[in-house]
Amino acid sequence: MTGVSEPALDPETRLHSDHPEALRLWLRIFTCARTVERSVDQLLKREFGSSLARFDVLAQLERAPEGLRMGELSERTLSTNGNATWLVAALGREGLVRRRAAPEDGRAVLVRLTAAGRRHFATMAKRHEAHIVSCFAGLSAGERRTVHSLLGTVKDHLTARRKQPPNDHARDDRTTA
Amino acid sequence: MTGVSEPALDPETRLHSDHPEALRLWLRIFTCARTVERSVDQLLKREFGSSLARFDVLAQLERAPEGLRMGELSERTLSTNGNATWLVAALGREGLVRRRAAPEDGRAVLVRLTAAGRRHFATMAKRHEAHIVSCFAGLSAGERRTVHSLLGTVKDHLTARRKQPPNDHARDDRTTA
DNA sequence: GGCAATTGCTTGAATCTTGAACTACATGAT
DNA sequence: ATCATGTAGTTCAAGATTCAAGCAATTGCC
Repeated sequence: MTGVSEPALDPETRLHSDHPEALRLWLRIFTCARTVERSVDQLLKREFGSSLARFDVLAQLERAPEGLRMGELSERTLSTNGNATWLVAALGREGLVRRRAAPEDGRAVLVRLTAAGRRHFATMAKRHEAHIVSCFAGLSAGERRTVHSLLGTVKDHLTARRKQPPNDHARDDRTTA
Repeated sequence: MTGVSEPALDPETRLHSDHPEALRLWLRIFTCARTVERSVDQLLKREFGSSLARFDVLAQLERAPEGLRMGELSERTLSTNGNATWLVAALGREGLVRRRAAPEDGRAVLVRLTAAGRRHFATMAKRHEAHIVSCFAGLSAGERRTVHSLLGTVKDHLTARRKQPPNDHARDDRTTA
């Protein structure tokens, strides 16, 4: 007997549908993100001989006029230390970025945009923005805010999770171990 | 007291915030996607000596018991032809996947999971699912459905866009050209 | 049939990314 | 002061990814 409740609220159904739902959501986020990423990357390559990774570094530096340490930079670009070194070296060779020792810590390095870097970024950013706008033109402004806000919750959850990785699925998934 | 209307609804603000809004949304999607991607990739590397890219290939093949052509495969994994060749070669060396000529087209190659591949995938998939569930545990089931559905719209828009790339920003951005 | 254009895939070079080992500086306890 | 420990970045090798060029089978057209 299932009673008067709606199918979706049936406890058994919930247990079964709860998990695949998260999977489906992830798959969709993944698809959208990768599609846009690739189109942006191709755009930046085609029109500026650059790339999404480079653009991302420049964007982070643009927002930090005082410069960023390498560690901060790699954290904000969500990449590794080694990769940040590599990218900054490349951008440095192209004159878009300058490195100097941090005043208060001999180990640290401060990276800043050069004037040329700022100019180059501004050009790319304009094109980039137009592209992004067209990618998300399928949603209304309100819908965009909704997704933005809900993914904000996800982001916070992920950030909290990283600080203290709660063993992933420790409590109710012993059958896997 | 500013009255009943919210600041965000002011017309001038709207005009200005319309574009940056898409940018902010993109930035957030990008952040969430990359964070989850990296954590999944590390998980699969750490526990199975595999990677997200390999997992993705196996997942697509699992869904296609008849096998997939290389082209189909690279399309579904959102990667390039060359990369698909590379990945399938690696998975083939590990015995998880088998290649054979397509019956009706001598140029095409059909890729399928081997029994070992299916087993290996099942193990990883279990772990993977638990991980994903925990990543998105910050949202309620309803919220997950909302995001899933809205991003469905985005996905459709992107798919339509690809078929006939509408020049991106042709109408109102001549100043850039 | 035969030949040009197309299609499906592979190859190779260049680029990018990662993870782990390493250097150099900083800090704190003794 | 000295040493153990920790922290900021770099380096290097291996892996992954892209793009363009190439090859072989197929299709369409005459």
